[in-house]
Amino acid sequence: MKQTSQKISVPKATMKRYPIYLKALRKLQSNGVTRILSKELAEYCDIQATTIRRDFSFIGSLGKQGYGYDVDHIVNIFDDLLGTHYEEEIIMVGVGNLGKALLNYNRWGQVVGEIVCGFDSDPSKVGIINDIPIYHIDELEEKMPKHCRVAIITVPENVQDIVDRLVEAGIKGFVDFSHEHVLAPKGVIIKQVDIVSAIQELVFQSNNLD
Amino acid sequence: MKQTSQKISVPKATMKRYPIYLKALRKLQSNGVTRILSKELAEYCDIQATTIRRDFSFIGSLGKQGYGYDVDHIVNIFDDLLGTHYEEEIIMVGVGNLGKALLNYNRWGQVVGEIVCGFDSDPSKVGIINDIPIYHIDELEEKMPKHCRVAIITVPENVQDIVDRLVEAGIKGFVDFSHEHVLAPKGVIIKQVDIVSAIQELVFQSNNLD
DNA sequence: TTGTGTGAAAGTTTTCACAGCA
DNA sequence: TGCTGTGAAAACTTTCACACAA
Repeated sequence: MKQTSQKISVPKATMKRYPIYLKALRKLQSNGVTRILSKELAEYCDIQATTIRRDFSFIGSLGKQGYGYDVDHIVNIFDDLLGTHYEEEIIMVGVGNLGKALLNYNRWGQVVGEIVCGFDSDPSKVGIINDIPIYHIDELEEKMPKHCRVAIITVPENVQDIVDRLVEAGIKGFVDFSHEHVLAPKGVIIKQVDIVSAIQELVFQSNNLD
Repeated sequence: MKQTSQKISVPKATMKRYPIYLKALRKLQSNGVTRILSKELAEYCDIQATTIRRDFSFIGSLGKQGYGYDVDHIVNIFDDLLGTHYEEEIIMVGVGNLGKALLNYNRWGQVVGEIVCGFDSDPSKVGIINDIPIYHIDELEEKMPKHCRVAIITVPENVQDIVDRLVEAGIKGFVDFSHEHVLAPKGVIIKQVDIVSAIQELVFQSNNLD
């Protein structure tokens, strides 16, 4: 694992915003913006300027007083921080419609790393999709690169079994797209990207709005 | 819009946990569990018992002292609260692999409502998928049911244009699967379900762990 | 007796206010 | 002068500790 900077301590709430900043800054960069004030970025991201300044300050003194922030410079710093420069090798379990959709997303390289192979329990899925080899799930331990740390799970059911097996095989972080209830041991992180919960939250929020 | 209970004030942090509780409780229910203690649910969800009790207390006194919580009863209450009983009618914009994957997810009715129609800019997508009519995006204003409040966006680009147009048409809440930077006017909620950001957070977290 | 519901304490996050650098 | 970086205050969230209902 490449490790460019020493570990820094960042509040959880801040950590959730870093990807938002990187996303916004990349967009600005591609629009030719080379310099930005915390106030401008605040309006652009809908996050308070002072929150942005404090979030940035955990990494170091990135800005110039009376001037603002250099866009290229901080995009680079966030790229480092958020893994774009780590060339993370990711495996995918489940190659149905959702899995295929993610495999087709051909901008992985620019954002975080690449999907190196996929697994599915359906033998008819085995083969090559989008230049990425797909193996049968029975070959998981055998075909999975040994240093892989991150797995994307797109199967709808029995997610816990798959997580247990992958943890055993050395995976440390999961992105799970199911609406299942899953637990992982200490030191293993599961990010649930759960559309059903998102809609529930949405409906609840709008029903309880002013 | 059906509105069974009067509005209650719930902290944001709590609101994020309600879908987790409902998910867990449904699972327990389907396993035949009829009664549960905050302590047991705590272990099951990996959330402190006292946090759970306070979260529940915003809704009312759901439990019985010295006894615990009746699973059926609180599943019902959360169902009400989180929209399952609202029969939300949802539209989908973008019917590629990702859109199809979501349309195939045949458990919407149990969890939040149903997808009533889809739209795509590719004329070859127009037709019927999974019993759900798909129209050309040009027909959006015409074909979209007037009372729709929630839209799912699965297109990868130009999301801002689509959001603007849908807000104009009356949509109040979005679930957006893109990795784009998007803003919405006050009173409109956008939930970003963003796998790229999820992986970035994951990588950053594991690189900065212990 | 047992476990909920809740005041009060502790911890975290956001916001204010301004010193100090370019 | 104008904006960042940051102490200190305010707001929010979690956790503790225990009164009290069943």
